[in-house]
Amino acid sequence: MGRLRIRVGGREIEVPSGSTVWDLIGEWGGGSSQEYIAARLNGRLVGLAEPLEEGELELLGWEDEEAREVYRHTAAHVMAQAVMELYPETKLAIGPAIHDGFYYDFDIPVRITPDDLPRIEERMREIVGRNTPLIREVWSKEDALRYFKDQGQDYKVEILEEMGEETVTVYRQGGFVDLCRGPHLPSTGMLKNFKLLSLAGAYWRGDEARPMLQRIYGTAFLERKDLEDYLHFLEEAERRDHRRLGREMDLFSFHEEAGAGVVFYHPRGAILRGIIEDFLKEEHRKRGYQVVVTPHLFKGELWEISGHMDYYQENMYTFEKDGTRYVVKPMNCPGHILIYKTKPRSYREMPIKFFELGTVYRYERSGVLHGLMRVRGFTQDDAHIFCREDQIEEQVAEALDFAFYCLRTFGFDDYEVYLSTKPEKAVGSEKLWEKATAALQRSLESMNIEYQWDPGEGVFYGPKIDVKLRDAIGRLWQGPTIQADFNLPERFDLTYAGPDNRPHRPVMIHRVVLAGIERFYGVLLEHYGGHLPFWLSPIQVAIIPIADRHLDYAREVEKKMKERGIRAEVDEDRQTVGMKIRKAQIQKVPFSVVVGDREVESGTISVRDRTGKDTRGVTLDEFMRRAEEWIAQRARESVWDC
RNA sequence: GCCGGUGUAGCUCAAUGGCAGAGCAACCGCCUUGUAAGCGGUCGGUUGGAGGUUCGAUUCCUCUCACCGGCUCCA
Repeated sequence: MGRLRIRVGGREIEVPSGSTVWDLIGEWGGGSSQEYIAARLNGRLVGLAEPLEEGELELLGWEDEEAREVYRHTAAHVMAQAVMELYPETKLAIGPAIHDGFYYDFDIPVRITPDDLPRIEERMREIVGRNTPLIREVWSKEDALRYFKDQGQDYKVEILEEMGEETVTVYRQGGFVDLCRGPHLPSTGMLKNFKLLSLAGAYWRGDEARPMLQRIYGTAFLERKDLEDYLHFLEEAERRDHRRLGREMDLFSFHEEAGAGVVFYHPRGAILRGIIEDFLKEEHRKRGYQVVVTPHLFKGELWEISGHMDYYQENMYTFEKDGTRYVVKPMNCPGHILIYKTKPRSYREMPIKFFELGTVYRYERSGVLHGLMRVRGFTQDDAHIFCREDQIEEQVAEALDFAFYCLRTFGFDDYEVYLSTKPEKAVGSEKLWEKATAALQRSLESMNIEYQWDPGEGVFYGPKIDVKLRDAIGRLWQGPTIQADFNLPERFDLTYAGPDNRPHRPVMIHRVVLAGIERFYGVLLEHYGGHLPFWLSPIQVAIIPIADRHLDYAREVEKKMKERGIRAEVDEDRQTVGMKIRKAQIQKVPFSVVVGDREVESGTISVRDRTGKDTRGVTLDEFMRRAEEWIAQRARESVWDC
């Protein structure tokens, strides 16, 4: 038997040929086999039980994303085996690892309920206890087809039929055999900490014309603590749920009588919304945008010209009156185009930037609605920049820069950027699309922004840049989008006079920053878990008199604060101080200001911030001075730290 | 829209075919209070809506509306 030379961890090791990765770990002694999940052998991801070949080996532990996927993929297989054992009639679809867990789609003749999950989990533990090896086997496609047909595994057969390869790999663990590219953990016993989380329906291949399968979601971790942390994260996300905060903080509501997907902002909720809107208008004006207002209802004709009737109809609310078709606007662009067209435009005035807090209505299928995050009626901070072709790059870059400024102001520092290309249903020639896409790409590159391609995800009239923002607990949300559009200007025959005094075609840049105000509002609430920065808090100060005799003083403090633009409110309830503090705390009011005999006498206030820190004898002027500072600076933190 | 689940007082939840309940909130009163729940009392419901089965339905069935978790889609 020959020997293989393997470079690993900066050393070169010789092992007998036929050795597996596992064998090498024992020989190498550079760490215990417990730490490793998978390996990369000459760049290829392999399982630990796979045979070595000469070359470069990298051992992968939990910190490696692909290794985590291997681990969770094995968890999916173990779950599939458990389900097969419990429900032998089950047909298996697919079961991949996902971002922080795994799922498997099953066609089970009986209906699974959440009560069944513990039983399945129990069986999984049993399978783990058996410590069955997962054995990789290479089969000919024919053999595989015969086997899975024989087993009645229709979905596997369908997958096989679509595969081009002559040979396929299957993984065998005891009596359970699954078509799978792998790799996997060497044995079920290596799977340690897992939990089944939820149950959902999912179409086979995501196609609603195909059968609905039962999907089970779960997660798995190497370390118990990581699993616990993850479960805590889920609880944390639930605590931050904007729907719950909206109710507790008395910000907004939904009403069955009014219909799904439309939001009612309560007085306090409207204050926050107003602050966001004022901020946007002010910042847009600063940057040369002109604020416009357009109606909610246009005749169908306009949407014929824009192409919406052909490409966006399923999302539009339309109706007929006196024989005329009307559309409740799903987008603001046609309105801004009409304003553009009201007079001859010159190259000298380019770019022309119209901004509108435009409320639009889009039909969304009932099942997708979700609190403020996905609604049917929402307001966009929408702008259309009409410019010359040579200005696109600079205008897109400027818009991006503006967008990042706004996001940072609201407390978001982490982003992911995507460039989306032409979708299947689209207006305009290939050439225009290429031109527009290239312009967006140049802007990103000129700003040194890292981005990823998102093929086919553009809007019907143009490619787009999407910015996704990461919140305080690491989740990504849709944020700004910028679209370059050569198509609508053509459809509406937009022109401007060039230096040659001849008509030229402008380009339109569609762009939103916070995008849907409703969604952003929800994201903002979840990002801060309701503990909004001072400048955004609907009520900034709860003034709490200790006894009735302090009411006059409390009202005086309130009046002075209000005069300085601080949103303060006296809590006049005949309740204990503890109770009133508790109320303010639940409503996430940044400061509770307590006034009693001591304060009345010395003309001071007692200040309690949201962390619970209590400072007595603060002068009103000092407090207001700092409050004004937090507002002016749009500070993220406001703790009383002296 | 589809799959699964849920819908009982303002909120959180009991009651599973036999008189619809509790805590908190609200209201009234007492207490005049020092940093996350003071005490007592009162009010509150066509059990989301419509229809059906039944002597009798919150409970079982059908339809419908809304919500929750997904699929799909999207700002």
